[in-house]
Amino acid sequence: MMDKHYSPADIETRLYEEWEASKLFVPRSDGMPYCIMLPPPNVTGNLHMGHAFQHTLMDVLIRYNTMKQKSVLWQSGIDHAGIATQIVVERQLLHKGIKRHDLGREKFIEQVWQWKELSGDSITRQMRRLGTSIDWSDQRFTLDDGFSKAVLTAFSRLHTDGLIYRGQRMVNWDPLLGTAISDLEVISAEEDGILWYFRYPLADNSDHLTVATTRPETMLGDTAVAVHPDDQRYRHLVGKQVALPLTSRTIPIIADEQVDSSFGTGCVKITPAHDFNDYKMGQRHNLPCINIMNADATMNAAVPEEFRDMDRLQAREAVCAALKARGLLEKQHKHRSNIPRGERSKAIIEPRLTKQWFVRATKLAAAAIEAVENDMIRIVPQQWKKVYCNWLHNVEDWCISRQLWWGHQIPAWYDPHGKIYVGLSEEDVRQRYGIQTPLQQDSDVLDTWFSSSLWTFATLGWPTDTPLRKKFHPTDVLVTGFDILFFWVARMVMMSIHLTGEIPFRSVYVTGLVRDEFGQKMAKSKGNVLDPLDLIDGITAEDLVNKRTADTMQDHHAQKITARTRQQFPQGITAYGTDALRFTFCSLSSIGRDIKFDIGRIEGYHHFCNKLWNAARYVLGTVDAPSVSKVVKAQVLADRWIVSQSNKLLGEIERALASYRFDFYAQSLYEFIWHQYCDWYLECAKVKEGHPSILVNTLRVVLKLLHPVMPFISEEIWRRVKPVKDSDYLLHQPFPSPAPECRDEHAEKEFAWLQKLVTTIRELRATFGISPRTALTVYIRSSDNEQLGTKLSEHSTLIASLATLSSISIGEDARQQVVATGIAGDTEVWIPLKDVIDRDSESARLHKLIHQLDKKIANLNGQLTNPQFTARAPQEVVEDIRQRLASAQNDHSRFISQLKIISDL
RNA sequence: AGGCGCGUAGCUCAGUUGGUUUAGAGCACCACCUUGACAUGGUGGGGGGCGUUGGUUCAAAUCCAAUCGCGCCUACCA
Repeated sequence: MMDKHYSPADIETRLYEEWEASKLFVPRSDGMPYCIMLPPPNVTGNLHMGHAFQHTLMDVLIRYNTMKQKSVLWQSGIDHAGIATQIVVERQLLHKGIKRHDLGREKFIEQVWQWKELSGDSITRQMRRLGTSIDWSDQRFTLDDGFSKAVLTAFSRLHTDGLIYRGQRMVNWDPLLGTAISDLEVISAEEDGILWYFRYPLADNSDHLTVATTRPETMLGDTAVAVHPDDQRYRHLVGKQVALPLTSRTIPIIADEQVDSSFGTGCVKITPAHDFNDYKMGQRHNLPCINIMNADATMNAAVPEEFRDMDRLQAREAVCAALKARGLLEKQHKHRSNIPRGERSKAIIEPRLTKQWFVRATKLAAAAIEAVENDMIRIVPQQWKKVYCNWLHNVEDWCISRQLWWGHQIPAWYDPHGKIYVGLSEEDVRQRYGIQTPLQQDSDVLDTWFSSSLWTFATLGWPTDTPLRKKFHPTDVLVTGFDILFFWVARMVMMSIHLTGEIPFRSVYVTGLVRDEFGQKMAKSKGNVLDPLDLIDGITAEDLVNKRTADTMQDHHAQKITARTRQQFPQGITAYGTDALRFTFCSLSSIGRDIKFDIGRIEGYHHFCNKLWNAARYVLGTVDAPSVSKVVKAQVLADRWIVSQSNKLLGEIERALASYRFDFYAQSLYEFIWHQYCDWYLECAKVKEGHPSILVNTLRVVLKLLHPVMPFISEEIWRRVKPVKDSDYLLHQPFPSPAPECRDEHAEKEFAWLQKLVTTIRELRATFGISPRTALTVYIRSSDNEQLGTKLSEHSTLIASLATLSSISIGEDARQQVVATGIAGDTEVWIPLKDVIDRDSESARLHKLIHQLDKKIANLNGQLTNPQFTARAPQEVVEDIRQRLASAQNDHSRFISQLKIISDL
């Protein structure tokens, strides 16, 4: 016997453990290949709403295709996340008072591995709670031997092909982490600052220029002052020299188009070693680069002694003070400008001239653009196609070296003369180039995204030509967020095409971001994070508040978060269960929009689970389901109708999933289960208007259709209603396909008539305030009473039951009585109401209906009297409007005559 | 500055190539109903004319233009 209420906690963990133990997720060997590569979560990561959302969609596709009897591989794995991981472990060591450099590289890396073994797969445990059908016995890690081999091979091959080079270039430098980062890892945002105006005297002391700057400390590295060539104010000064204050240097005044005369004074100080634009300008004008900072952004020996070793911000104050003391500070005012910060460290990024390794993305981009432009790779939704192509058109070379320890060490070796050799290993290099001299390996590691860009094929054994790769590459679809379209997707396409000659995937489904109820990004710092596991298991208000304020140091901030959380979740969060969460994600996943996560939705779908549960409970209370093996051919109307409807549903679902419309998929199921199967079919079945085998079978079909999105509840019910001989696992069941011959338009039409009739009677009952328990006598008629009589004789029992009637019959005479009247399609309905009727309210009601019809008739008439319309619109549209007009006019006259009867009383 | 996206019921969103409803769903709301699948329920109901203004068309929430508001991305003014 099933419980009265569905309780997800009782079944989810138990079922998942069973699935995993039975190796249910190991790919079957036969069938068409279907493959999705899981975007590898960060090894430091915790499961957040974004994962839960994307993993749900992927799992729907995976389970669906598994049931379609394909040979399905969902390759999972974990990303070593260089910077993030190193930060975590460094912080832990720091708690013990140990610094990374005290340990040394080798020991430190050992520590990281230890940490990885301990806590690195906490996210995979969380993923299991989502019901993901991943084969956990076969995972990849980007630092594993096999994968590493792929990384080294890729590097080496790209180098040979001239697509990787080492060069002195201006890069984004994170002074806190002491490493270069790529331009994508820099986040610029407006911050309050100050704009200072400094006087630079001319070398001959005849005059001075005033420059404006937000970064005074860099003036120590200035090598020019630039003005716009057309700027009349300064034209005469171009070519002269300026005595750079605080230093003994003189620097030229140059003219360059880049200068914006309208900003500040129109004079720009140029510091080629510390600014991207200045660097370019320096190259154009052959200016020297003077590096004034150390790697940690303290001032180096190139600056006057008084400023040395100062941090840049300290130096800023000191420089300002020194200039002020010399009377060279003209003025200063508040100024907002964009400050670049490191994505991970949040430190202000310094442009820095260093030697780094680069991928010539500019060269690789063309093929990657083409693949998407000609739809070899289909991006869904299409709007992202433009974004993708646009970025690649303007792509810059990609800085891939990082001054870190955790990651793939760059396979490049230097001989004592500094000559570079690239290979797979030192032995490989020695052999390949015949080297005897000592070799020193490059100490840098590769950007984590470099290894990630090989994900689709490196996981399948590349560079070895494995059967696995032959079978599953190119993969079928990549599901990922737009936020890593450039970081990852574009780079994967470039790498895959160049290295394997194949596209990495046939489609990309780009998801939006899961946001909070105000559309804000969820962030720990904002205290608005929802944990998917809390939605599944529930959480008390107290615990939620504690969780959200745990990382907050400031009191007022914590109070704000607390207040907000208590207001939104006064009772905490109910345990909605995984299935409800997954269903919510699907139904919210409409194309290309961010998701404002609405707690009301998941609550609704939790109720939906309960509805389904209870429907099954009813079925099991009526039929010995497991013994039902043969399904009879539908005879009675309700059966024919539900069979036809469920067939329609199959078509809708196939279309929805083929076009990645997970919202349509979810909505179709919801509508069918609740509003067709439960609301109507079960009610018919209660009065024996449905055959038990169809009752059971329809439920079975629904469970199969539901399984990809709601794996737990579907399976739990399945075990109770399945034919005895069938597998316990829905994943082993074939996914039902539409069978056009099961459509029964006649039954659909007739059932629609019946529904309309029942609804009309209920409507009248409600309007006149008649108790739902009072059985009514009802009369009906239509223009074809003979046909009506046939229908009535077949369905009167059913109608009487659905509408609570004591009798229903065809009766012309009833018109003259005091009645409530309604129209159901071509059928008029009267309910005699001797004592109940309120003349005024009935008359008012009829007036309202008539008024509505007036409007409708006027509207339709307007169209038909327009000769343009009848001439140019398709005939079927015109004909349709004609019929609608006729029917409206018919209804109209019926109501008018009814109104007359009422008012004559 | 450039690009993209979005503005449809109180809220969250559908509306597929313009034409079968008076523009739909869920949640919320109102009324009635504790009838043996489900009150996590049932029945019925109210509520918007699709940001604004023009245009194309026989016909526009749907196509075009302008405009307002919001969001995001890219590049930036030192």
